[in-house]
Amino acid sequence: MTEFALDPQDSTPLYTQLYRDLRQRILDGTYPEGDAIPSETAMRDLHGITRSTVRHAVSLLVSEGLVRQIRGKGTLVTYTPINHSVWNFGGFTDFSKAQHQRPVTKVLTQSVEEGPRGPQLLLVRARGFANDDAPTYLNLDTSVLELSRFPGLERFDFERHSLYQVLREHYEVAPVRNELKLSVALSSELTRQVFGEQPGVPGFICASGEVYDSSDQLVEHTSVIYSPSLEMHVGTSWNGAVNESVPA
Amino acid sequence: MTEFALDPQDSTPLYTQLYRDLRQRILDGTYPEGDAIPSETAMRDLHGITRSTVRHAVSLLVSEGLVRQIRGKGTLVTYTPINHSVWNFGGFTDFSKAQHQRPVTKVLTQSVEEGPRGPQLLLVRARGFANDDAPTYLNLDTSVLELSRFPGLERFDFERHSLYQVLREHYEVAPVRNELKLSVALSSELTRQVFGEQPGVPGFICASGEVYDSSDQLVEHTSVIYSPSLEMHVGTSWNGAVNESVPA
DNA sequence: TAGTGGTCTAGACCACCAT
DNA sequence: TGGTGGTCTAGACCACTAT
Repeated sequence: MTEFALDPQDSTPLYTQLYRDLRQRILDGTYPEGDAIPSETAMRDLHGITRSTVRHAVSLLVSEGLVRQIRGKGTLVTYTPINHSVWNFGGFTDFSKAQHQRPVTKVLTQSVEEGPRGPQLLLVRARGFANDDAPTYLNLDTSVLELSRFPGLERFDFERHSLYQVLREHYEVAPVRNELKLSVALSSELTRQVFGEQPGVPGFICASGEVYDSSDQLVEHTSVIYSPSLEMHVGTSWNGAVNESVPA
Repeated sequence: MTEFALDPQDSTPLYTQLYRDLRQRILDGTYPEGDAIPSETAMRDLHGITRSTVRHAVSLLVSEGLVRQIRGKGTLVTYTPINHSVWNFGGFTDFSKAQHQRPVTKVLTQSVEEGPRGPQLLLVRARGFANDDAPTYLNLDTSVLELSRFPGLERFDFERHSLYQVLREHYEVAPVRNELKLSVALSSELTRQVFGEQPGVPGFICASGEVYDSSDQLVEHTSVIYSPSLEMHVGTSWNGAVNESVPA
């Protein structure tokens, strides 16, 4: 049924390995929306691990909103296509896969400028889905990175490789945390160019802020403007404990 | 040091009891920002429970962004004041507490209208912080609820009691899940009335959608418009496993 | 009744940080 | 070196769902 096996020798935690496998199968349609993924006991026996470890892996899927656990029934794939993981713009490729779309990146600006702490890479990308005719762009992503920290970064082709992929593979830096601020951006020449004319739209939702790695070192300043055609859903589920309101 | 004790007889899970206690102490300043909460082993010994249970409680705080765990150092309070829990509008009171502000609710509309499935309660509230002079309103919250499901709901005073508090205490309904859509709302008579004139602001961020209870029954339709003076931060932290981008 | 997820125990070993 | 959080095992009992 599956050729997949966990590797206890791998430094990657077992729950992460299992999580990645399950996530992959959900995104590629092996476990379609509405269906149950294998039960916790089944995965425990299949992989020879504890149910605690299985539950840890599944809990990551739950917190991502990819599955829902229902006692007595099972763990059901409840993929809500455009959810708050959109904020995690690093995951645009995964997002595209789940939409069964091919991601397209167009680099609008890739230049080196002098910043307060030395030269910086200014990278402006339009990201969207491929179509038969012209691509549909869904967001407009502006990044600023210190070249003193990432020497040579300005030479990569960011239409072929994602920024985070390059950072991970060539600079061994993985973004771990972001602090974004939401605002409303006005229409501009750039938004008209990327999203087209949007009559009746007073502005665009914009998330801007900083991204940090596991050592709390600044990775990039970023600003993402979202297309109005991207229906952004913010799904929140909280257990009985979380976010109950208490009388004032 | 603490008079607090977990009650194993309570049907509330132990990890939820501990979570609530820790959360309370963080919000009221017992554990100030930057300080560490007690270590996992300390809480294990103090309450006579397993470290697994302690970790379960702490993991809820982590997913809320209230604390950050650093190996070798401890679990530090890293309260980021205005984070994505703003979306969980049910938690406005908690949010106010963390800001060391007193929450104020002004009911703008409370009326019964005929809806597609019978009479509905239409509730429009401005919510904000109390000041010495006039309150500062931070959001504009419109709710629609079916009166056939919540008979008598139209008689409550929602300036004194929160909607979710009433639902929980009088109808035994607890919201568990929401599905919100983000959009940009235009300035209107209502926003001018509540937020005042906002020159240069093209629109307001608006989250609208539905809220469900644990049985997936619809609780309310809701729409929340956020004041531009509310700096909305969306903090995301993902472990090495979550949201890594894969080459396209 | 059999199977599912929900909670909890009582350990173990490890990597990392402070001293 | 001692304490912290990170991972994992091997169970147990429960509540709920399907049949």
